[in-house]
Amino acid sequence: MDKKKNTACSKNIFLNFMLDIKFIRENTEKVKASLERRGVGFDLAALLAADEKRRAAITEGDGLRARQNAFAEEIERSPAGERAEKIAASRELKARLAAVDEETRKAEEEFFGLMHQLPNIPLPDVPEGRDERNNVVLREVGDKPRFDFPPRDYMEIATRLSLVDTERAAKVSGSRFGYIKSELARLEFALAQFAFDRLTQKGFIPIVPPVMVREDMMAGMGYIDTNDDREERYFLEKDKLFLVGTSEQSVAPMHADETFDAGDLPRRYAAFSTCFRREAGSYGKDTRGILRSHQFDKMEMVSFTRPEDSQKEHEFLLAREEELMQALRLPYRVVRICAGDMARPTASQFDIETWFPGQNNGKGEYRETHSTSNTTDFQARRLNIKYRPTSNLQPLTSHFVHILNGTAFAVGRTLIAILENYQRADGSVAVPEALQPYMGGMRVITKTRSA
RNA sequence: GGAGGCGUGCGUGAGCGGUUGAAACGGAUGGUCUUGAAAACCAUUAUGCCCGCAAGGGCAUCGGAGGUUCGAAUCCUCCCGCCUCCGCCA
Repeated sequence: MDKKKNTACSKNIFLNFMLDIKFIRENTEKVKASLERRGVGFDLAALLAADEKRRAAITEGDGLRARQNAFAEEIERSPAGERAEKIAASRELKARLAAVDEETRKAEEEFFGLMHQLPNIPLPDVPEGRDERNNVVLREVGDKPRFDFPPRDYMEIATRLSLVDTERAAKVSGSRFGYIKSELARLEFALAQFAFDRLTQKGFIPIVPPVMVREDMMAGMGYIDTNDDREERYFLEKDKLFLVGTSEQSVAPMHADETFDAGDLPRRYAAFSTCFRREAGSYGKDTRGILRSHQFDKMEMVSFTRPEDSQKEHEFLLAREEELMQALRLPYRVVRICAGDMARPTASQFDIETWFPGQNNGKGEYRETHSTSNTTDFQARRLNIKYRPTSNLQPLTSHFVHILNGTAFAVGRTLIAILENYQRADGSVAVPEALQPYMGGMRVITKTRSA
């Protein structure tokens, strides 16, 4: 296993940013354009001014420190009689240094504050647009099922087959929880096994990660930069731990403060974990059933790559998502997310929306089930994750890796999709062929027992 | 929850308050030698920031933050993390 240094509080986290300030200085126009593409109001001029103030203060402070150091050296070499004078001069210098350092601290505070608000730069091929209305449907894949009966909503199916119980979950845990039962519980693990099998074949390392993450890690990654971010997370006050909203939050920081050998890249993980979301601010939405719960399980892919490989890797992750969906014969469409609709760390994003024939009063609709993002070096900078080129000829300077993530299966929603797409007239549900081996050969879920 | 111990570079591991960015050994990389390899020998082996067209110069960093001092890896305070034993527990 990789050695992990005990540097969770490493100052690197606070010195690295989503974007490189040098890049911003040298490519101000580009950054400006990217902010416009995202529709983010941000005062670049203020940032550059703060940067200049900060650098001036650093330069001055470093100069004073240099003299201070020179004094110390001189004093050591001076005969005792000549020391007093120099010590006095050095003391004076120290007072000035304190003032300059305070100036630096203030300047950096302002500078850092602004830096942390900067989002990642959208890649060039990301479509323009402010919000989800400008997302682009790239393709629709798979045949939507045709029913010679009115398709039912998954809760109707699940209730009839005793597969989901939200009433008792409400009694025990409150709203937005559910018991997944009987064959549906088995189907969850079939799905997980199936995904592990397929992804392992493609070089992913299966992993079950911690679902609680330290505050400093979460902060370091920029997952709790804003109040909204914090609102969405569960936080255990007593232990200062966050529950992950997605396993990427605990898988990506696994390699914080580490340097990969280039030969180790790409490094791919398939992580199965429970995810926790407060769903603050979604009170009216999807209140029924388990489409949107506080707790669900998810198989997530996370990749670390060299910068030049990340776009290829992004397509690779999308291909895995589609492959899995096609294997289950679930109809879906691929959506390219526009610049204004992406999360702050994201430079490029595809979603998969799956066809749910029972939704929308039986007319069916697409709902988001997958999302894959290329965060380029945005998170890697904050997490201080680098790689070292293996070439002997090149100097061994290291660079930031690129980090990507993608949903293999959001288990809950995939189960729902199966219930709705595989439902039959008699109320039973067929088991997707690809999952049958993981269900002991079971082909149909019928009501076997009530609970 | 109780009791101890520990945190130095890629690793192991030295470090008296003053050429210690940091010994030594190991590892890695390059080279010499060799038909090839091994061995041996030589060399290289941090990161970030600031100034500079560059050459180069400077500053910082020995878990973190403060403090003492002309000067701190070395002294003081607080914090964090890790480990071991006991208790509890799937």
